[in-house]
Amino acid sequence: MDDRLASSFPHDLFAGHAAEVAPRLLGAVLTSHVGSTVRIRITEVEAYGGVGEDPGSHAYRRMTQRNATMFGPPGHLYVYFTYGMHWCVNVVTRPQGEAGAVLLRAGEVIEGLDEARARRGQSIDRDLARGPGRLAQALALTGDLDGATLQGPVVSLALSTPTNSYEVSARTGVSGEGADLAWRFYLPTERSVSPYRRAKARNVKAG
DNA sequence: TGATGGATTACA
DNA sequence: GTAATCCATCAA
Repeated sequence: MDDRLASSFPHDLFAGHAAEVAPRLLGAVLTSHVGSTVRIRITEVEAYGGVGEDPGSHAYRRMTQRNATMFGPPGHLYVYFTYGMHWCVNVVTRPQGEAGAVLLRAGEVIEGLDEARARRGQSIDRDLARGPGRLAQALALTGDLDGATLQGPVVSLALSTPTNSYEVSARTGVSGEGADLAWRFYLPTERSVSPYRRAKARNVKAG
């Protein structure tokens, strides 16, 4: 389908540098109709940049099969598999040809609580979508949805009124160069925000 | 072709 | 603290 048909959807709301778009996603509501409906309010995100810009990003070196959707268009999902067991969900923010995405790290379940509990197994409600792997599991989002639009019948993302009351920190899980970029954004009063863990120190070349 | 380690989570 | 458990990416 022609992109101009899709232009009636506000994909452009998600366009821009990942570090600019990321805080605008705080408070946004993400809905998944995969199976039963589950809805979350996003409370924590991280920005990831493009080629040569952000050593912590999958796109740092070049476009590959895995990271291709990070290269645009914006307003779509980038979903990848990690640690042999977890899916992580991102919002693509850059125009076609450049790379950038915002990792959805945590949210508060506001609809479909029973379904989310069932998917997550035994878990206190605060932890249902607390952490990127848990968030993906609560919403039943997997690699099938890599590249899917965020304005579609299956998954949709609705922005809320922007807030200034967010906090910023270094990114969780990012080691080496790029670890000092303060590209993690979160709502400080929310219990669903994941605990910050410093990344495991990377091997330093012996001198 | 083989080695490496990861944008994590759960459990001891 | 550490096991679990795939697989994309990279060096050779």
